[in-house]
Amino acid sequence: MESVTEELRKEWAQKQLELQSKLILEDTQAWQTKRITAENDLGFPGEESLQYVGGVDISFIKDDNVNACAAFVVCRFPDMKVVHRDLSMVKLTKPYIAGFLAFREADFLIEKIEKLRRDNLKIFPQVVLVDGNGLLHPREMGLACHMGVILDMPFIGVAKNLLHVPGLQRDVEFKDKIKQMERGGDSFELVGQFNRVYGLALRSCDDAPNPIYVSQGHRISLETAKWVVMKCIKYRIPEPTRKADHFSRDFLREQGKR
DNA sequence: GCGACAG
DNA sequence: ATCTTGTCGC
Repeated sequence: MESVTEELRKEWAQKQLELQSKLILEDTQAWQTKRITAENDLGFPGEESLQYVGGVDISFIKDDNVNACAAFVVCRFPDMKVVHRDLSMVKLTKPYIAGFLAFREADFLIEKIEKLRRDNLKIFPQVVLVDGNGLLHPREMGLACHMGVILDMPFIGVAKNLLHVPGLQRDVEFKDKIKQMERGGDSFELVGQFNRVYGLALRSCDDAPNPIYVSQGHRISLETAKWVVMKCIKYRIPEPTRKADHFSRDFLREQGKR
């Protein structure tokens, strides 16, 4: 007898393979290739510069694996002021299986982003940060890639913990490299099987010794991804996802949950 | 066979 | 993801 989760793994892995053919791992937008921002390009039209960065996250209630709060926020770049927030309760019916986070969470978040694309293009983000991985994934199709491909726009994955990937072992030298990072902005490449660069371990700020793990989602180079993440850092976690996390937690508490 | 494994 | 208070330091 085959277990239910084993069935899902096969089906979902197939879907990931399908989406992977559409994955773009380079800069495709003007603001990326020219590093144009609202600060330095005042002569360019709005859509040519980086002005808004999105962040998504989902928070849960204790003792409840189904009811959760999905959050999507947009921060103005580079001051990180929140200009848009979309919070709502959702029911997560799919199980969490490491390596398949997207199938549990992506749909709810995609829906919110599409809604803003219809309602208010003026503040639609040029790139979205995700709580989780992009390329740094056993099949190179983490949540950030998954959402990026479906929406066909730039995405970046930012994880707080390292996901197990073939060829990437956390041995002494790995831990040593982490210890050697001293300043905010210090980083090293995560090289896995076949010398594949999956992403970066990044010490995001001076105070936080624990790194975050940055990887390409879609339509962005690793270098630009790091640049965007660092520009969004006030604390360990970049502001867009950090704010999404805060708002969704507050929402749950105000709903009498938690 | 056992352990590791984003949120 | 979530369970959880105080506490040390700037």
